[in-house]
Amino acid sequence: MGRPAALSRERIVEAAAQLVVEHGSEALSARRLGDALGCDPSALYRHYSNMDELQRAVGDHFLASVRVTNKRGEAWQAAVHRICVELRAVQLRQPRLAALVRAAPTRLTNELRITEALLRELRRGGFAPAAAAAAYHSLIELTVGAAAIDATLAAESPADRRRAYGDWRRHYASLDATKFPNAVAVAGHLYDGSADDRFEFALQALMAGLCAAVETHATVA
Amino acid sequence: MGRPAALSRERIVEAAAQLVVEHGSEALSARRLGDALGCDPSALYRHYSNMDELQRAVGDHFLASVRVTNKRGEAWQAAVHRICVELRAVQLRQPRLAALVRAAPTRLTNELRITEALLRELRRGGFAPAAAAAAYHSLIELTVGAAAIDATLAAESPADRRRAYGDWRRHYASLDATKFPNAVAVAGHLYDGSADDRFEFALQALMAGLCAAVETHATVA
DNA sequence: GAGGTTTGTCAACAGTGTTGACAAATGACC
DNA sequence: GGTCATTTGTCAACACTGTTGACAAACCTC
Repeated sequence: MGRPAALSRERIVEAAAQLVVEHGSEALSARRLGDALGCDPSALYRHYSNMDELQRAVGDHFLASVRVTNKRGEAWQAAVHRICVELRAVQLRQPRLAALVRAAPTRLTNELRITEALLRELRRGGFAPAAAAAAYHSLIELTVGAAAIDATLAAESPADRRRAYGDWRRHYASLDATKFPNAVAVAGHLYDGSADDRFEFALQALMAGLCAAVETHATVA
Repeated sequence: MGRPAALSRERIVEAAAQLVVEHGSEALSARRLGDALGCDPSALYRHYSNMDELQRAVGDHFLASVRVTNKRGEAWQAAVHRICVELRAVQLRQPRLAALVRAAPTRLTNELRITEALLRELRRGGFAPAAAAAAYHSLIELTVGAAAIDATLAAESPADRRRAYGDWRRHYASLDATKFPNAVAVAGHLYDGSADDRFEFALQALMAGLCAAVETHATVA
């Protein structure tokens, strides 16, 4: 009953995702999305109660590209590592939408898929429920958080990125060595290599710490 | 020479900080800040090239409350832990400004103080320059990232926060157990306790992993 | 065909950052 | 003291943003 719907949540979220892919996430506004769909901006409010909800749906839409099924024979650590790396990669691609996904768990389908997969691998690795939950939160904080930090520069070209890192390194090196001796001494290694490398290093360190915690706990208890 | 300046970067940033403390960071707009300072909004652009730059200055202003000098006899791990905890606490208090500080190193005075202090403690802990830089990046990614995740809820009252965590926990518990067996099984432990606890757990795990890495490297090399 | 319901359209409101032309107020120079 | 250049704040405007309430079109049910 009622006037037939030209729009739908699916059509809207797909058009929004395409708009974001083509023109960046800052181009996602009610008016531009209305133009893309050939409808009035206010029509969107018939399907989403506000732009925030719409954007969270778009964010979850992008999470679909994270592969959560573990390959045959893949060690649980490798699976966790891979999921975190892919999750971060997705968020780097759409930083503004990632901000919404990160603000609160959307509890939409793709996010649930990832949560389930991470918990599955952790429990496969011998984590008890409480330990698995704690480890999950730690991994998410590092992964989503690192993405938040690296997102701004990730949007720029590799050349620009390297230049920015170089600028920062040189800036630290040029500081007053009497006031900032350690920053000056270490400057050559700050922002060295890629953000991906830095994240994977941190992820490995965190995983090692998490495993150590669960092992000592297991032997004690 | 020229017309005497009624405004200055200091006056502006202080008024902005006060405005943020009293009415939240979303209240920081050119017009409201102009009202608070008794000047036209556009006058701000004589001192900051745009609102982004102004907001980054305000963000750095808040970083001043992080104490970076280590107490007498404080172990380096304890100092690192404390600095990270305080840094996160500051960012939780002003989430929108934290987003700007995190987007790129502001390289303003307070941020430099924190960077210097963290590197100092790490090197005191036996980290070689390259290892100290890597550890520094890991710690920042976790700390600033965790703040980004927890910021939204941190703004609400403790009661609302607990209620939100409870809602999420119950939502995970109510999922289809055939599709999400692990999420359902672990649901009771998800978002359990405070965000502070979860961060400190992750921080300790990361620190343990970082120490282990530097120790094995030290014994090998 | 009449009524009810859903869905899209239109105009408007209250905000936002930002810019360019203008005026006020100074120090420097003659 | 008068002129001039420079700095600094004011004003009006532009192009946006999300969002809402009144209205109309299009369908289903009776």
